[in-house]
Amino acid sequence: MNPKILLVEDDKILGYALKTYLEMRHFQVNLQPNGAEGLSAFNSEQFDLCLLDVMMPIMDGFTLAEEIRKLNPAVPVIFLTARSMKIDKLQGFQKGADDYIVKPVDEEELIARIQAVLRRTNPSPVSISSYSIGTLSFDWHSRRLNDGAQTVILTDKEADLLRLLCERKNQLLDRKVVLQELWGKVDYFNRRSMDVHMAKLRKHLQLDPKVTIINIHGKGFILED
Amino acid sequence: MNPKILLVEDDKILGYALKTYLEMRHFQVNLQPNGAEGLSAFNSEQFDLCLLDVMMPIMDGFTLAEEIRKLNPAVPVIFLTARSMKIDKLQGFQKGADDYIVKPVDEEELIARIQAVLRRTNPSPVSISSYSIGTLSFDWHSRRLNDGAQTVILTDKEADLLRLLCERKNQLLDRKVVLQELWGKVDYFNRRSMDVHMAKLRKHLQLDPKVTIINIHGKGFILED
DNA sequence: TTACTTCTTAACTTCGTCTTAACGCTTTTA
DNA sequence: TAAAAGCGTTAAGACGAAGTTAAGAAGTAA
Repeated sequence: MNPKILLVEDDKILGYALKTYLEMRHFQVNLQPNGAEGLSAFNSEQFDLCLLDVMMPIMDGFTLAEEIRKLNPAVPVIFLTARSMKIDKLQGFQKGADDYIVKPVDEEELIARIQAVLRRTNPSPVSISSYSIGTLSFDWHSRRLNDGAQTVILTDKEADLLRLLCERKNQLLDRKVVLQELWGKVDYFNRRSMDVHMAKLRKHLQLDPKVTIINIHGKGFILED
Repeated sequence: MNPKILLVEDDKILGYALKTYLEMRHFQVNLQPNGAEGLSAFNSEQFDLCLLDVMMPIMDGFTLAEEIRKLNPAVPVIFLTARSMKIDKLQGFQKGADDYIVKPVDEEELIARIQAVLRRTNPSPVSISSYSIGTLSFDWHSRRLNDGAQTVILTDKEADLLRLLCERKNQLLDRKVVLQELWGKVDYFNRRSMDVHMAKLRKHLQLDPKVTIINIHGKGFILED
């Protein structure tokens, strides 16, 4: 499904132009003429991204962004600002903007920025499936763990587990997160099952002696390389 | 702990100026003069963010960014580009830039963009879990206390205790507050238990000789650095 | 069917953490 | 100054968490 964008822009001509352009580039766009209506639109639908003009009547972009953050801090926000607007620009970032675009809008740049923000926020479904761990490389799709010399083919669960670890390499991966993601439920048996898989993964990862999965007692695991 | 930035810039004057400015703003900066050395620096340390000049001898910024992504796709990249460079700019985004800055660099804007990118990539806006104590860094979430050289993994209670101390660094932390927060009850045994944990913490904190936990008789403790 | 793979369950072992106890030193109080 | 209370420290034990191996169970392919 194409990403859904909430566009709030009071300038009708620019607003319509942007909407048309974004739709041409396969985004779904909901255009609203001011902050108040933008907010109520945000209330009634799910969006993947908000594109907000800063200078607007009724409710300005920054205030709207604050309201949006209160409702759902996960949805990224990009501001549209006038070229001169330097101080406001900074305030905008302070209030949790993910990016901003200076008017007049360069359409290609806009697309690029939107895609960059979406890539970061939605670890996309097509997504990265190749990871490097020390000297090893791991491809989640083909479930191969590669040494340079030899290749080990992991099982489904092992691969899923390793992917989670890779996504938080050198950071704590919480046990509960794993159980919720891969088993859907946190109970004693799933926990034990996970430990078994972890043991198998450790064995596979011995291909590179520097790679280890360390345990944080009572919390989770860290994949270190 | 302050964010660690890998800065790769071949212009020595600009590079040094940026490094100085960023350090003034409490970032840790590793400055490298070209792509090759930038890559090897990236290999040997963990960074929170990379700031790469696009036009460089030996290895240009885009190529470097690609190599960096291969090693760790989670680390955000910001490019430094010349004003005119439009097509390259877009290529940069395609190759996974998180943002770019047009030269000549506006320092405040640079800081704002860095902070924006870091806020997005570092997942915990809710509760701060990273503290610095003297030369040490402590991450409550993963319970790691870091020296630069070595890392000690604390236990749950130790980590909780250290967090409380950090939150009131160089101020009195009342015994009763600790007991109420971490044990839920103030009695003789909990008090003794806390003292045991305190002793262990002191031992860990010997990593930096300047850091001490001093006792205020009958009142509580002060973490000094 | 048999052979094979993968995941779960079980059982046993090892390890880590927290509490409790003990002892000695320091500070406060009577 | 003596007694009491507060604190630093080490060690031992209990308990739960995690590592490990192997035996079922369930599914898949030949």
